Amino acid sequence: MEPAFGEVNQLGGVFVNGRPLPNAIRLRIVELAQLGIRPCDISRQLRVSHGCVSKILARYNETGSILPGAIGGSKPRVTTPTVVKHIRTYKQRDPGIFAWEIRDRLLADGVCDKFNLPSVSSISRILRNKIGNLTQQSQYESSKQAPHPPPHQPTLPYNHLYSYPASKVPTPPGMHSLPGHMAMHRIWPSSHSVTDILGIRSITEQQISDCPPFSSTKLEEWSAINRTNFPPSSSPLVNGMDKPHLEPEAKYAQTQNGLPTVSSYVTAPSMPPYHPPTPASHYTGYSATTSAYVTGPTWQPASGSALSPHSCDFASPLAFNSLTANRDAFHSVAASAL
DNA sequence: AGCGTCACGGTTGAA
DNA sequence: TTTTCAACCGTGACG
Repeated sequence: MEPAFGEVNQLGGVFVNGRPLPNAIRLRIVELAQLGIRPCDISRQLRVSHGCVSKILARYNETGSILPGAIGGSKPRVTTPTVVKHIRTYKQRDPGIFAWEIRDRLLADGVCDKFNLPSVSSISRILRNKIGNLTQQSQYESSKQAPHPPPHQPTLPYNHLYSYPASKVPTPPGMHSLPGHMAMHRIWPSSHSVTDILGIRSITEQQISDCPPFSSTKLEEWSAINRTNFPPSSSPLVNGMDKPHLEPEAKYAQTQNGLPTVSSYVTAPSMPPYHPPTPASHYTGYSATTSAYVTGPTWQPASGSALSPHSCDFASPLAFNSLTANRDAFHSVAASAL
């Protein structure tokens, strides 16, 4: 059920329950934090709950990403047909084998790594549900089974997009290793750092040259993070606002170097002052622009108008329509790459 | 006053 | 096509 309109929080900011804040707001939170503005002030200025500010900043510190997590979908499956086949083989060779022994063998044989190793309970379930009547079937199947996999079995690993090429994913300094499904599209180093995206590197580096938590070496990536693996298109498209009525939120204005800016969240003089909540109009603001999130023009960042050189035109549409097409393209590219 | 954390009600998308 | 489930979301409250 799509919300008819956004809701208004205690600070007067508009939000859509269950949906991430617009990436522009998220970016703005990090941006302001980098400028040394306290989270509580960021919260008040952007009218975002301090819990949310805290969460976004914490995530940024931890992962280097401002993007929301993958919403919806299912966890990557670990019980791929290949794994099941190996489990079946182990069970055939040793009918008395324990699930934990199978688990160890999957790891030892390189069928799985530590990231996609099924749990003992999963293995037990496979044994029970899929291989339970193995003894009755085995003779029949062994005589019937073709040397090639059945047609319905994919030749690629079932969940190839969720494979965990952890060893191939470079981890940037200060970054924790990420599961492959989170990190596989990261390219380090990237020019998509927050400061690059913001276009404020020179400013921030001058002002907060020694600010480890928000070091400009923290790298940002704008590729897909939803489980659908949105395409890492050449444009720094962001996801999380994939519903049509929210799409404009993800449509970052493009600077000449192709990087988005959000500076008008604070400095745009055209920002209307906050008015008492009128959900319909505010949601219109939420979905079309982010102006409803912004306090009136009276607020200025502590550092002055350091961000003002950057234009911000949220209404200017980025080619977000390419998302769907790119998604398909990406799937084929990803499939062919693996 | 500021911040971290968590329950809550909500959305989302793969299975 | 519909349902289920488990992920995520931001808010608001608490300590």
